[in-house]
Amino acid sequence: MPELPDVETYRQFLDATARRKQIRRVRVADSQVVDDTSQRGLTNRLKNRRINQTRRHGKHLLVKFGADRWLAVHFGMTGDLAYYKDEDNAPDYAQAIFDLSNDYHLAYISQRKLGKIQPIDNPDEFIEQEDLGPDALAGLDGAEFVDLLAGRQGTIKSTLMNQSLIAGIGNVYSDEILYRARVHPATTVKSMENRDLKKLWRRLQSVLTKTIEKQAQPNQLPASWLVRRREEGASCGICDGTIIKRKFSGRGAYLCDTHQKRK
DNA sequence: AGTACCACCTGACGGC
DNA sequence: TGCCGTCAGGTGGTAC
Repeated sequence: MPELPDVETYRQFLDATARRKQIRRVRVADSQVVDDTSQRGLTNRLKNRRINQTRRHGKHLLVKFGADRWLAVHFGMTGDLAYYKDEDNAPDYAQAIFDLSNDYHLAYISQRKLGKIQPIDNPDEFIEQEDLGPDALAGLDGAEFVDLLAGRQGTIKSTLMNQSLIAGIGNVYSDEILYRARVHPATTVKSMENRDLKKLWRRLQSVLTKTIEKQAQPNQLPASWLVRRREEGASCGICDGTIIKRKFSGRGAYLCDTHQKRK
């Protein structure tokens, strides 16, 4: 799940629930999801500090505790957050639990343990160290996007998913953007005209923005969207074509066999 | 610079 | 019912 719109939704959820609350202690169920420190290290670092601020860059959630302590949270393929009071309501796969001063708990969920939490000193330095490109939604404008892609070698789908180029787009939303822009995923970037890239940019913005508006719930998005019909053999929501599945750079891609022709 | 493939984990699903 | 292969919305390493 967790691509940019999902992580933005988690950020808003965290702001609406645990923000301003004080940390009492942190419990870590599986140390594998915590980098560079331990349960005790996290508790020492965060105890009695308030969750003061949240940021998002691409698929990373950055959380500020007290005046200057930050955690970088990444969700991998199966991450989520939960906020609850009663231990009976603790979610499955809660790998780290932040006990709060109001007797509630904020859980970091990671079923497949492919995500991680790590303490960082400074968000901007972290983004730099991780070699993340500008945030796909807030980090650049259309002209900068066109410049960024100019001269690129690869295919458009893998380019959109390249986090060091632009941060936040994953497999599902790259498919959605290309489907709505009528571009075949294996189209080479260099074969695209500037106006094609500008159009793609507008689609990219509208897909991400509308998905966030619906709190990244696919069933709330228009029925014509690919995310509502990611299934081989489904009817296309845009033309009279059929949805097919292909593999590009190792990832399963869904596309319409009719309005996304390879050029 | 790009791409393909594997690994990291766990669970769901289809076929037999 | 149970076993097995395959696949899943992310990322990092390695080899080409």
